[in-house]
Amino acid sequence: MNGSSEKPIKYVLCTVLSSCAKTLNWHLGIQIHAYMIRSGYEDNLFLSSALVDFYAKCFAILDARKVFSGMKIHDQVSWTSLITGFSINRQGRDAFLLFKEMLGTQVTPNCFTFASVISACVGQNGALEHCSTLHAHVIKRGYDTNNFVVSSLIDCYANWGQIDDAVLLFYETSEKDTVVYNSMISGYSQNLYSEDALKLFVEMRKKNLSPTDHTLCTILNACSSLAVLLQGRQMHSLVIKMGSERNVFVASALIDMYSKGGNIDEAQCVLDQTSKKNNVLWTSMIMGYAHCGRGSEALELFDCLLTKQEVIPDHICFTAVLTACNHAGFLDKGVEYFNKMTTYYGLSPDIDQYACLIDLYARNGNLSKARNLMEEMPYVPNYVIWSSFLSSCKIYGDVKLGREAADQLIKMEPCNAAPYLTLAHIYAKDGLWNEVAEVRRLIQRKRIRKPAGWSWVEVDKKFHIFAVDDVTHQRSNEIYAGLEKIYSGIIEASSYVVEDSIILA
DNA sequence: ATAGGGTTAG
Repeated sequence: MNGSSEKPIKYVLCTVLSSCAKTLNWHLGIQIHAYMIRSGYEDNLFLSSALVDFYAKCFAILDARKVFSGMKIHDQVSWTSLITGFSINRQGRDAFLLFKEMLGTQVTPNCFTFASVISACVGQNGALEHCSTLHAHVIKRGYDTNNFVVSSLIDCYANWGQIDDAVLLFYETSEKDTVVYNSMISGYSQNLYSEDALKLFVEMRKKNLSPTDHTLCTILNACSSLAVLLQGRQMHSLVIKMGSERNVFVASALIDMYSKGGNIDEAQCVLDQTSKKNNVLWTSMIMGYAHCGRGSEALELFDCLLTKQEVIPDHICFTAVLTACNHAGFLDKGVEYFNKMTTYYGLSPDIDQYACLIDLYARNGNLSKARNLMEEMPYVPNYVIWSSFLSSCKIYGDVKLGREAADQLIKMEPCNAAPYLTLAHIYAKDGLWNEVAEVRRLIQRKRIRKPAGWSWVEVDKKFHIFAVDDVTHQRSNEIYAGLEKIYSGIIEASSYVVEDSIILA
């Protein structure tokens, strides 16, 4: 191409590299890199920055860093591209360290940089502190009017459960656009303030801000957690109006909304109408059947898909299948699928599938088999596994294994009162009142705060602890009425109030 | 010419 009048100019290469980054076109991107080397464009700041962005977006963060290191000078774009790269590659810590390194140079971070480094704080252990520090920097530099920066701050606060900070920031922002609304709605939804999410969506519509597919997803999720079919259906009609049915994220959220709202048939309709079905949609559907107690149908669907070779099951698909077995109590089938996973599909089960299998054995009363599996599997049992195991111990009244499970959980989260309470429950059921008293002393000695909504009640000089929420506060008579049942150690649920109660004598 | 947020199954 050298000497030819059609030789691509630097500008074109730059734009093409940017497109390669956006569409993850690895093959073309590396050809351009090779061409850059041949044509002596390696030192071009624009092209090198675009190259850093390309490698970072294609998850080749090491290559991105290599290009960056080879650059003689760096500007805001190249720094930001690499920081973003670490952020999207889930190396938030590296992103933050790089940002600190940048602060030591002559190149000052701009709005783009802040938006990136703040996003890197999401999901990174202990990064909430960074978020507040960065927020201070943002205010000092006057970037708090930039909606991208604001929305990344809202995301970060919401991600760390600091919903009040997110809300404060949201209402302080004067020119809120769709991006900022999306972040706040999603923040509410993540923190289970689903009603607030819906209210904000209404406000957004009143302001004539157009929802995006992302907004639809988030609102549908909120409808799922609230199990509100009416609002969910309204959203569905909006989805149709906007022509967003083809978006897999939206379709999957719709399936989830209908199945959690108790209308599995409509979920099936959504799936039927989807032109391009993928693993995610099928898995959502299987999970939907699993959750509404139609385990057999979940398995039928799965088997049918396998026969038609419509789906190559992945780990999450097997989680759905095993969940179906779990909810329906199909122990043998569950074991069969679990084994098939390795033998037929060459997938080595990860901890989630082991968790399903362990739970399956335990719920069926085979506690020792479940316990052995926890020993044999190539993972260290996590909190979820121990706590589901503990609840099976509670159901079957196994004091020895229950104590072990509770000990493990207490070791993992010393301040969480739940395992103490369940353990006391198991002791009480077995009439081991000395042990019950021991647990109570432990809770007091360690000054563990009982969970919000739990209350001590003293009756006949014995202490009882109850799950009390706003509703049950007004129903204390019913609680007292339930006490008699509890005294006998048979904790039968006449209402969930009694179900969640234990005696601490 | 190059860089910025968020979404799917448990």
